[in-house]
Amino acid sequence: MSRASDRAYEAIRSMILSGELPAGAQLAEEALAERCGVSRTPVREALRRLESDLLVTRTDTQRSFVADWSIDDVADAFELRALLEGKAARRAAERMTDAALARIRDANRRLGDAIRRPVPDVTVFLDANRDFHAAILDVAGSRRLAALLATLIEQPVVWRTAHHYGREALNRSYGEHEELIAAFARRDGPWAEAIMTGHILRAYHAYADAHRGLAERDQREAAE
Amino acid sequence: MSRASDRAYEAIRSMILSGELPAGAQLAEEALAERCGVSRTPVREALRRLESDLLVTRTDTQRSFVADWSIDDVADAFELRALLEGKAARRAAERMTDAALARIRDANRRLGDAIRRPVPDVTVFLDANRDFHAAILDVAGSRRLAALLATLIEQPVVWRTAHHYGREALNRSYGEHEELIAAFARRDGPWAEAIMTGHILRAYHAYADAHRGLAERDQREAAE
DNA sequence: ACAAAGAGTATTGTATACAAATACCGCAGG
DNA sequence: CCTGCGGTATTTGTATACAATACTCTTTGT
Repeated sequence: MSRASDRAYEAIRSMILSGELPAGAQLAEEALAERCGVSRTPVREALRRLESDLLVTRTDTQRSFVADWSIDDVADAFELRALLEGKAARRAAERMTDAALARIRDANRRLGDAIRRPVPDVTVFLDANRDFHAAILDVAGSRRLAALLATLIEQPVVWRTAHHYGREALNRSYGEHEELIAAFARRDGPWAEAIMTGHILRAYHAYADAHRGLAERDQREAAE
Repeated sequence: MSRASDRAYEAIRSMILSGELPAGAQLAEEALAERCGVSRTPVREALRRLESDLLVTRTDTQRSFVADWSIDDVADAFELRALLEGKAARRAAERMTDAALARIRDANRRLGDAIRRPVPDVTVFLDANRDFHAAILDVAGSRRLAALLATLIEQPVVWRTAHHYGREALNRSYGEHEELIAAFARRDGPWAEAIMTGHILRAYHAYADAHRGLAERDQREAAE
């Protein structure tokens, strides 16, 4: 990660995910280059990568802007993610090894530890959650499937609302992961697929609820 | 398409699809720049795009090579394409408009004309086929789904074997398209999905058969 | 007042030079 | 014959200059 273009990619990406660069903001190469402490060349490369991640859009005249993820876009992304992660879970169950299963169990153990603390540690939760899903994707053994899902997993809005999930939603995630592990242990592809699909779609509704809640709060605050 | 990086992209891509640059060949930026008549900067950009298309792979030390699509890779791509195009067909059926249906019908009419000639015109066939699927993707109305499928449709090996499909395979494609049109006309999502999934998977086996045939011929020729 | 035109500014595209990293090749030693 | 080690040649990464393009705001004509 020491190459300048990687630094630029990470820097710009985190500025977008954190909301420091709000949706619709123009991304001028020169300005970004200065903020990242590199020249325009690596910034250009980073912008192209972010564009293929759909975090950045370009006008027909090649100007770049922070992509605007409407609630419909998010729903769309979740729908596709449910489809593809379901497929990944099925393939993973059919190809599961004991070593991979251990890795998946370990990720969910860490996830469980994070949410059982007096105050749930959302950062650790997100981290363990990512590992859990990454391990499954590895076992699924399809470079292409992994590449497709990569563009769907990191969503700016989702990232920012994750911290507002209730404890119940976190617990349910843990439980569904445990059920997935059971399906993997039995090498039951269809079962794993069904649970994973439901898991993603439930996560979508958890997000939509949290998002609605935040929007209402914003409105109340704006009214004062 | 007049920008140098677009020219480079098209040029390199067609060199790969045509087999002029065989699988495994190294893609040195300097050499490509000379062949395309542009400088290294647009070539670099083109290579990154081709990499995200999975037509080019990079080693851990950043050298680029023409991707080597094994038969398993192709099977993998078709499997995902069947899943995603099935989804697209379902969405398209649910959102179908009369104008879009007319466009889809027109594409298949052109496709039918191409294969009914004394000698089937494979170029026109492929063109009309692309339009047919593109029209469906448009109606499906998901930018993300379109972006995901874009990386799966153009496959070097498939392109090269398309000319060896038998007339029967071409006719069957036409027939399946007609059945899809019937499903669209009735706005029947599940029906459209089922036909599309089957259509893609059958196309895969048509490819696999043609490919096997070519491989055997190559072996015979090598033995002489 | 409004639209079109145009100058000036901002932004992106391309070429090129140089720096850094990596691969290749030959040679010495086991 | 294989293995490890330098040194050289290739190849990629980055910065920068300049060209081309798009945007903005003012001016001018109707």
